[in-house]
This record gives sequence, structure tokens and C-alpha cells, in this order.
Amino acid sequence: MNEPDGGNRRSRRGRRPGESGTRNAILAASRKRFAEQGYDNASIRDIAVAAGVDPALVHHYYGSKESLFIAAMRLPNIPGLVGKALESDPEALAEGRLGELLARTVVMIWEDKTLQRTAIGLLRSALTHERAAAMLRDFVRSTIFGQIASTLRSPDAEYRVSLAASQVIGLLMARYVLRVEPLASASGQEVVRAIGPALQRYLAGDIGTDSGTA
Amino acid sequence: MNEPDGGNRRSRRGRRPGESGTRNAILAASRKRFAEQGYDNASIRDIAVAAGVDPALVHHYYGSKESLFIAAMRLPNIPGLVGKALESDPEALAEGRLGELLARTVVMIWEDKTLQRTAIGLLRSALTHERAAAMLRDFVRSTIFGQIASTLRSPDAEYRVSLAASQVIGLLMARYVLRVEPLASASGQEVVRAIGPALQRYLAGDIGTDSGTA
DNA sequence: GTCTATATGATGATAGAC
DNA sequence: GTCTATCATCATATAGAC
Repeated sequence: MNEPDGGNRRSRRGRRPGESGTRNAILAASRKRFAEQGYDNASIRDIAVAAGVDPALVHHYYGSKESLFIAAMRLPNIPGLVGKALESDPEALAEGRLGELLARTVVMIWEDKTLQRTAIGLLRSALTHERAAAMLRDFVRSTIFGQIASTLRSPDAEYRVSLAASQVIGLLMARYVLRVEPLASASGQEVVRAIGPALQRYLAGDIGTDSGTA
Repeated sequence: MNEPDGGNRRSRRGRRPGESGTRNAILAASRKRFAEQGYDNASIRDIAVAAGVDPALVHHYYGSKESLFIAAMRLPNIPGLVGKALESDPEALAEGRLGELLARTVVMIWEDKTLQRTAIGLLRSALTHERAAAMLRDFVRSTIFGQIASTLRSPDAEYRVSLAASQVIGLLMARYVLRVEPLASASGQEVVRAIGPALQRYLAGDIGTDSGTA
């Protein structure tokens, strides 16, 4: 059976198994539903409908709801994005504009629809799902704030970072999840101008402890 | 039937109907479960067990899970507490220490176990339950921030208040719900010193718009 | 006021036909 | 790879006996 490629454009030697795009469709749909409804309220049936596939296929590909959630919420390239943002403006680090840089990074990352859905999904689920809470803590700590904290030399760097984290989490919650107005409708620029200095103070300013820069 | 009280200490004229304490036990237990698990994960069965009553009684008293939730999350005396906090230090308002006052009020209100449970329950549920989100918005806006915003004369008072709200929400989320360290273990005093000035700036400082106090 | 029994429905998961 | 059929479990809610 040495059939040549002939008019058959797609395959080199017969049709390869798997890979019909269904798998990714399920993943994308699950991100959407998890972001909109949180872990518990997003049912596998809903996700299957959104992806246009049969519910049984979801199990077939991902085994369980938990596994699907973990697969959907894992985005490998965040550290890269953050690193690039940090490198893009190296002077800001030395110049005491770290807070502004962080604010800009958060707003910038938010442009990416997939990242946005992942983050909202984690936020939504973190409060009712223990696993999601752990993933969110890792997400925030080891990537975004881990990298930024390492640029601080303060002895209470951890405390400072957790304060900044509280403001960032609050921003995401109020602006993107709860949609509190008028914050939700403000431009990214405005938000950066408003939040940046607050983050700067948390990270390197006087926060009422010993090691303030007054 | 003019029977006198006689030796019957408890009742004036025979035993009054109802009121065995069960109703309040259910309410208290539901606050606990809603706070710990959020609206969806807290089942009526769980609540009944926590209250030491039969699940059917919960329905009997409150009709539905929604009604129970609404009853549990409604706390009438918040405006009073806030008002008292504001009156307790009238000079702070004039002196530009509104942010500190707000931070102190939040931390203070958090001392009350019932209030705390209500707030956490609302926060937990707001992200997955539309009704709870609406209640939280009202809770925050009409009581706490409504009263404080009215003391501002800035034209962008709403924007400023929503910024402050984002920080307060983030504080509650990070410190009390997600329990991000070391913020979660910090003392109330430390938190007030750290957050207060940030709130002050949002409410009356330079936030990058026209109406800043530079 | 309190509880037993049950109606009714949604969910995650699995086995197995095509 | 895909789908039908089904299981077991858990939920809210209700009717009615004591």
C-alpha cells in the first residue's frame, strides 16, 4: 500500500490520529464558564454545550472536573510576560516608579482575553474552592509578586508585597468582577495613575513601620 | 379569664406561642456556614446540623434558601455603627484624617463576630451569586461609603470612593478570606497605619485627575 | 412546633455501542 | 473519536403524621 500523497494535501502518510481541535475547544469553553460562574456553578454539561461537544467527551479528554479546571487555569507564560514588562522599563525600577510599573503590568496583562478569563476564573473560584485558592496564591506570589518582591531589599518585603497584593486583588475584584462604578468604566491610564502611587508607597514608602523611606 | 400570675414566673397569661430559640439558632448557624462556604456550598442540611435542628424546620421558618440568605445577611445597625464611628472623632474629618478614620472603622467593625460573618459571607457569595453581589454593592455603597462620600465635596467623589472601596475590599479579601501572609497576621494597628494613608489619598489627595489636592 | 417520607431535579462520572 | 444511556449522589423543597 504505497499510496503517494497525490491530491491528498493534508496528510503525509495517512491521517494522523487525534487532534480534531475538540480538546482545545473544550479548554477554551471551560475557561469562559469558570470565569463567568466559578468552579461550582460551571457544570461539565454547560461547558460541553458552550464547546459544542458531548458532555462525555469532556470526561474522555480531561478525566474529571478538577483536572479540567487545573488544565484551564494553568498558563505557563505569565513569568515571561512579567519579566518582559520589567525589562521594558528598567529605569522605572531604579527611579522609584516600581508601583506605577506594577500597576501598568497588571492593566496590560489584562488586555489578553485568555489571561483575563483565567484570572477571573481563579478569583471567582478561590473563595469557595480550596484548590482554586491555593492556585491563586501561587499564581500571585510565585509569578507576579515573587519577581517584583525580589527587587526589594527591605527586611519587611513580604509584608509590603502582601499589602500591594491586597490592593491589586481589590482592584481586580472591584473593577472586573463586581464591576463597581465608576471604577469599572475608568480608562486603564486613569487607573494606573490612581493605583500606581499607592502601590509605590506600599512597596517602598513609609507604611508606619521602622523601615520606611519616610 | 382573669387568672393572676401566681407562681408561674415565665408567662403573664399562659404560654406564648412560638419563640423557642430555634429560629435564631438557625439564623446564627446559617451565617456561620454562609461565611465559611459561600452561598452555593452551604447546604440547608449542613445549616440544620450546625443549628442542631431538622432540615425541614429551616424551610418551615424561612421558606427557601434564598430567603434565609437574605435574612442572615441583613444587619440593620451598620449605619448606626458607622455614624457613631464618624461622630467619635469629628476632628478627623476636618483634619484630613478621613482615610485613617475609615481604616479604623473597618478594623473596628471587624471585631463584631456576627458582622464579620455577615461580611465574609457576602464576599464569598458575591462572586458566584448575583443576588449576593447586589447585596454587597448596597451594603458597601449605601452604608459605609455612602456616609463617607457625603462628607467629600469633590466633583469626582464617586470615583474616589470606588477607589477606596477597591482597597477595602482587597484588604478584606486578602487578610480575612484568602488569609495572605503576613498581612493576615498583622495587628489591626499596623494595618490601619499602612492602609489609612492610601485611603486618605484616594479620598482627598492627588489621584492624577484635575481635582487633586496636589 | 417538630420530624418522617418523599417528590423532583441537577450534578459528576462510567460503560459500552457505533 | 464520538455519543447514548445510565448510575449514584446530592440538592431544595413539600406534604402530612405526630
